[in-house]
Amino acid sequence: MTDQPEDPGERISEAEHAVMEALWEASPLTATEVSDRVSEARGWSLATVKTLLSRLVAKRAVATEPDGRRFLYSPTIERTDYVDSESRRLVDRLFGGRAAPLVAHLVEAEALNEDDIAEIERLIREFRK
Amino acid sequence: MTDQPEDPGERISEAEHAVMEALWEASPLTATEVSDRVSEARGWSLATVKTLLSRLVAKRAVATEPDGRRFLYSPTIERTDYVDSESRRLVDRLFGGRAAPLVAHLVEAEALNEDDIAEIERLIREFRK
DNA sequence: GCGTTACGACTACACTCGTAATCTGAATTG
DNA sequence: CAATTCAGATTACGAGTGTAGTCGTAACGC
Repeated sequence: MTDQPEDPGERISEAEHAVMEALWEASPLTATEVSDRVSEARGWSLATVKTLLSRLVAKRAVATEPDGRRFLYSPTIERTDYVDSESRRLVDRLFGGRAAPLVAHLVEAEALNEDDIAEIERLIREFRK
Repeated sequence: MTDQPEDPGERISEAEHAVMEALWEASPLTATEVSDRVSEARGWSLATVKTLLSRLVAKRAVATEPDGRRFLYSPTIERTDYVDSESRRLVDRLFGGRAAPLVAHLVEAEALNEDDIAEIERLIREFRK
């Protein structure tokens, strides 16, 4: 079959990820709108954001839809999937692929407070159901 | 005070990290020993490992100690600290700095199986004590 | 209609990374 | 002592990244 849909695409860099976050928060957006939303925090020029958008389009992580003389940009991948793959990478790299040691580490590093732990217990109970 | 000790140093790249793992497992090691331990899995030449070692020394993540005509290499940072900072980076970037959502994500993505969850509960109980 | 904008496309450029090869000097071997 | 060898230092080099600037063209304001 003539492919055309899907396409995992290469990895998304950190700067590109910031752009993705803007698009996951709201889309479609124009380049200027994306810029308005990310330049603020990152101190980027519009040109920089445009470059990042093109690279994301090249990586097929973002799709464009023409809107008159300009483009509307939308993510083609779900944030959940991205988060999942990034989390997995970390777990693979640092914890031998096992997620439990990561949680153990977070507990030991006191990255989790009482509320977090209570929340986790709740999630586990929920999951068990 | 004339500094000179410590120095967090720049970020460690992924290839460099593989070298760090070898040194965390055993140190001090010579360049050849490190190479023997990592080249296997990565398919790197000794030259590559030497380059990575120099870069790690430049970043002050690894220290050298002369041993005759050669050097013995040892990590200057603890694996725990590295794991901690990498985990934090992920949590900051993807979960707004809160670790609980990461665990929630792992549970939902079914990255955790029953054993993992049991283990986490054990850790939590342990932590509570 | 014509100058001014607004946009995407193309170009730029220094720096990091992955992956080595080569150079240089010292040590070891005959 | 000369030849070989081994180790670190230096150099290489293409791909990817961060961070823009410039070009060309189509639309919009007057």
